[in-house]
Amino acid sequence: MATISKSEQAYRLMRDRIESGRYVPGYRLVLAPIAAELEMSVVPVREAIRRLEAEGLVTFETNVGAQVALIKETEYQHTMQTLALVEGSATALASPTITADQVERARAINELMRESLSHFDPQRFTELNLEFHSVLFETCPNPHILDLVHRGWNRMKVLRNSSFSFVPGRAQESVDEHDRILQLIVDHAPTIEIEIAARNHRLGTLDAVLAQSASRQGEARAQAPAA
Amino acid sequence: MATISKSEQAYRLMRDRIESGRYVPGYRLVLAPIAAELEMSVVPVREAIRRLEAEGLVTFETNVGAQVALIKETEYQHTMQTLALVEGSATALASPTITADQVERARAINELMRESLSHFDPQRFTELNLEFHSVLFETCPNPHILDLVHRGWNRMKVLRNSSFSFVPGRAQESVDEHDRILQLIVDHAPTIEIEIAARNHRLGTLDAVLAQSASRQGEARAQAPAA
DNA sequence: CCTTCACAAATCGTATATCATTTGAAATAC
DNA sequence: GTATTTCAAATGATATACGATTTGTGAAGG
Repeated sequence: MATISKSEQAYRLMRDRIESGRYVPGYRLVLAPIAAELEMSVVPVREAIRRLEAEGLVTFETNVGAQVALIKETEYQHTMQTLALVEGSATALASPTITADQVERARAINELMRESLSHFDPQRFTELNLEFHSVLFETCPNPHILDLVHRGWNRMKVLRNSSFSFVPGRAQESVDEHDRILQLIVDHAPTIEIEIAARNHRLGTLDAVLAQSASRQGEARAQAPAA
Repeated sequence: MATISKSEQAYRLMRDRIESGRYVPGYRLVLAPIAAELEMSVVPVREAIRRLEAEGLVTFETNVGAQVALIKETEYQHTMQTLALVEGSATALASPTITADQVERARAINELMRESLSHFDPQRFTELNLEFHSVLFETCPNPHILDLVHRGWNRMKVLRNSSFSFVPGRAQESVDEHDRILQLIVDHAPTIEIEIAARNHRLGTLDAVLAQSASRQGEARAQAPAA
């Protein structure tokens, strides 16, 4: 009887709301109302908040409380940079284990992405993008690095809601780069080459976003780089 | 009046004991006795345990409890690999900001390490090693990556107690490699070169430990790679 | 009008108490 | 003798209660 503990329920609820943007950065997580809404005492809620804190989704101050982590202008950049690092490594470490089957799946996903370029849906494109890369990094034999990749992607979910604006021109490039990365894997290129290609792929997206953000400078100066 | 919360006290106590090896891997962290020892209720202890869980120091099972995380044979390898990745990147990202002063400090520390090679004290050598690298990566402008480096070093503290055996021959090499990394920084070499040098430096230590471990195979087969 | 102090409301921090679950051991059946 | 069931002890999970800290507000003083 796989009962979900209350602390777990509270954790999921708050995490979902943060990731969906319903709890915006700066929103104060007050124990009592949340506990009341979930019909539980404050104790499990408190525990859940500490978990969110450990993951960096919320900040916490003794005797004051928790709030959804604020996003500094540089947050998007740092997160993407970190994701580029760990995802590049994960992709490279996984590459020797990638089977023809997996390559085929990745190709299929990338074709869907290519097709979707005409009737463009950023949301859907991003989903497929994660799927594509997941095929390439999920078999990474180092669980620590793999975990860091997952955390990075989760953090991106939050940032996208508050700061990420899609750069249309980048999508086409992105799909093409996917093909190149796949080719390197098929060719059993040196792992360092695969790592750098996967890394630069993501850094390329970062650069595109930063460039777009720079060109928009002055217009509605929000706290996020590409608001 | 900077009061330390009880939850924080409990956290520090348990973390210190895990890192010092007093709580060995597999040790069960039972709430009541720990709370009694610290003269507090179980609530703060519980919270502290969840923090340790989030950091990977303890594992947790609902309705069963927590125990100090078990160390699989591959744990040392994966942790070092991850540390090589993030420390290499942090060192490279920090390198443009390194001043002549910092280079001088690093050189001084490395000289102490070189001197200590004669009357060899592994404990002291490891401390100096952290100091040396800290000078090189602490100014990394990406706080996420820097945080990962700190976590990696902390994790190493635990692993060293249970699994790390010093490889004497490696120390000399290590000190020499430090000089080479410093030279690359002084020369303003391409950051990718610095990154790879710093990464390979750590991977070199990993290889040395694994090699020693392999040569000892069969002798007291412990759960750790270099027990 | 500004500053400072005192007080009250909001909220967090922790203790105590109770309920729920797991686990192992004893008893029973086969 | 082994397998199954039952039950009790250990322990975790959560609720409730209360004390502690912070923070805002308004009054008093300058």
